[in-house]
Amino acid sequence: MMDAMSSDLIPRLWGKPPAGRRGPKPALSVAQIVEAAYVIADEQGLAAVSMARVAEAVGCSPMALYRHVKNKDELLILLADRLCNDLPEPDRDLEWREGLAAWMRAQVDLAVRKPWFLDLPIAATLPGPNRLAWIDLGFYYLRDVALPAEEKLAILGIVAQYALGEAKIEVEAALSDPDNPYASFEEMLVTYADPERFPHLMASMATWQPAAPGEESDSDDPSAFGQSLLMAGIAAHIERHIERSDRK
Amino acid sequence: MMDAMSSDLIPRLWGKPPAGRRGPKPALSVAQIVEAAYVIADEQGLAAVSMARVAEAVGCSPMALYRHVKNKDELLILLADRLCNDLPEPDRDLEWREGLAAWMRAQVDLAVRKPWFLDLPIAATLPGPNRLAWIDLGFYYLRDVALPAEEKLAILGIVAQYALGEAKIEVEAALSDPDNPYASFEEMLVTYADPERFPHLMASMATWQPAAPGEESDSDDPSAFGQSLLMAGIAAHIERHIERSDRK
DNA sequence: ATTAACTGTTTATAAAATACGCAGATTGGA
DNA sequence: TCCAATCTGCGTATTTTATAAACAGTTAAT
Repeated sequence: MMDAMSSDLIPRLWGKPPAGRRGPKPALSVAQIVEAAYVIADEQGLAAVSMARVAEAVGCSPMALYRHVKNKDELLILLADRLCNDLPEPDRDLEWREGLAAWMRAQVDLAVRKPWFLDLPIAATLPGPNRLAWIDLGFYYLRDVALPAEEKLAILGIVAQYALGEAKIEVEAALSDPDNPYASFEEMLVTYADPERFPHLMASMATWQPAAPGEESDSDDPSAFGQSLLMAGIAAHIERHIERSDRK
Repeated sequence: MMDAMSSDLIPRLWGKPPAGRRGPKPALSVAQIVEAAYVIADEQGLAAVSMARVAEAVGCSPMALYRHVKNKDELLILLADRLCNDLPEPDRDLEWREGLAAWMRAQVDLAVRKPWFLDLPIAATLPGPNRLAWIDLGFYYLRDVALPAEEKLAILGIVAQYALGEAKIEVEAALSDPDNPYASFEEMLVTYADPERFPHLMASMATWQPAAPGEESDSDDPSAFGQSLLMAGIAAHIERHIERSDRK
C-alpha cells in the first residue's frame, strides 16, 4: 500500500530496534560498525574508510554491512553523529556569552583534533541524537535569554557554522607546509594578484600590518575575533527583541 | 636538484603558461577541461563528473587530462573557482550594510542555483582568481569602513561561511520531499526526542510558534535573520574600533 | 512442523582513478 | 639542416571502489 519507507536512516540514527523480530540474532550492530569506521578514520583518515576495511575491522564480509546500513553515505552520516560524542563535558556555570563561546570553541577544537571531520559530506542538516544533545547544551546556555525557540536554534546554527569555517582555517594552518611558498594568503597576493584586477583588495592590503612576531594578537585564540563579532550581533538582536516586546 | 615543485595547482589556477615551450602545441587547455566538468556537473550533478566523462565531453582520452591537471581533486578545486564566475554583476551604489547583504545573498543564490556546489570538497581556503575577484568586491563594499585589512578579510570570511550554511538549509528545504515524514526538525523532535534527554531544547521548543500559514515571516528572505545578526555584530565591532582609535 | 522473515556470505559487476610507457610533434641549438 | 630534448596525447593495465543478486542457515510466529 504505502510504498516502502523511503528512509530507515532516522530509526538507525536513534538506535530504534525494528519492530519485527523473526530471524537470527544479529551478530553485528550498527554501533559496532560505526565505531569501526570511526577508528579507521582516526588512524588513517576518512579516505581509508571503505566498506571492505570496515568489514574487516568488524570481522565480517563486506556485504554484511549492508544489512545494517543502507549504503556508505548513510554510514558516514552515522559517523558524523558519532563524532559529536567526543565533544567535551561542558561547564554549566556560564552565562550565555561565555557559554556560547565555549560551545563554539569546543566544536572548533574537536575538528582540529579530528581533521577528517571536515572531509565528511556534511549535507545533512538533520542532527542525530549526539548532535542534538550538543544543541540541547546550546539551549542551556541560552536559558536566560528571552528569544523564541526558533531564533535560538538559528543562532546556534550560525555559531556552529562559524565554528566549521574557523576549524577549516586552523586545520589548514596546522597542516601548512612551511616549504610551500604559497601557503599564506598574503604570499599568494604578492605573487599573483594584479592590483588592477583586484583594486580594492590590494588597496586595503597595502596597509597590512604583518603581525610583528611575538605580538601575534591580543589573545592567542584565533577565533576570538569572530567570536566577539557573533556575540555582539546576538546581544544586539536580543536587545532589539526586548525593546519590541516592551513597546507592546 | 630541487625536488619537483610540490604543487602546480596555483599556476594552473591563475592560468600562467609554463615557461618552457618546446613540444607540440597543446590541443587541450585547462579552461576547456574545467568548462566541460562544469557542464557535466550542471546537467547531471557532481557525482557524474568523472575523468572519463570529462574526457569524452572534451573529445580526448581520459589519460590526456592528466597532462593538464594533477588529479581529480585538483580539477575540482579549479571547478570551484570557475563557479565563482557565475556570481552576478554587483550593484556598486550600496553602503556597506546593503552591500555586504547583497554580497552574501548572491552567494546563497548561487549555491541554490547550482546545488552541486555544496558537494564540492571545500577544504581549500586559498581562493583562485575568480573567488578573489569576489572578495575584492567585498572589500569594495567595505571601502568606507575604518578597519584594518585583516579584519575586513576575517569579516568577509565569516559572512561567506554563513552564506554556505544558509545555502545548505535552503537547498535542503527545496529538495525536501513532502512525503518524508521526518523532513523537518520539529517533526523529528516530536517523533524521537525524549524530554529527559534534551530538557532545555524541549522546554524551549514547548513554546514554539508553528508559523501560521500565510504569515510565514516578516520578510520572505529566509536569510534575513542571520543577515541582520551578522550586520549588527559587524557594526558593533566597527564602533568599538573607532572608539579605541579616538581614545588614543 | 511449517513457513516467513531475517541473518551473514559468496560471487560477480561495473565504474572509478591513475601508474606506466609509447609514438609522434615541435623546437632550440649544433 | 639535423639532432636531441621535450612535450603532447593515447592505449593498456592495475587497483580499489561500491554494490547488485542469489543463497544457505537461523529463528520465531503460526
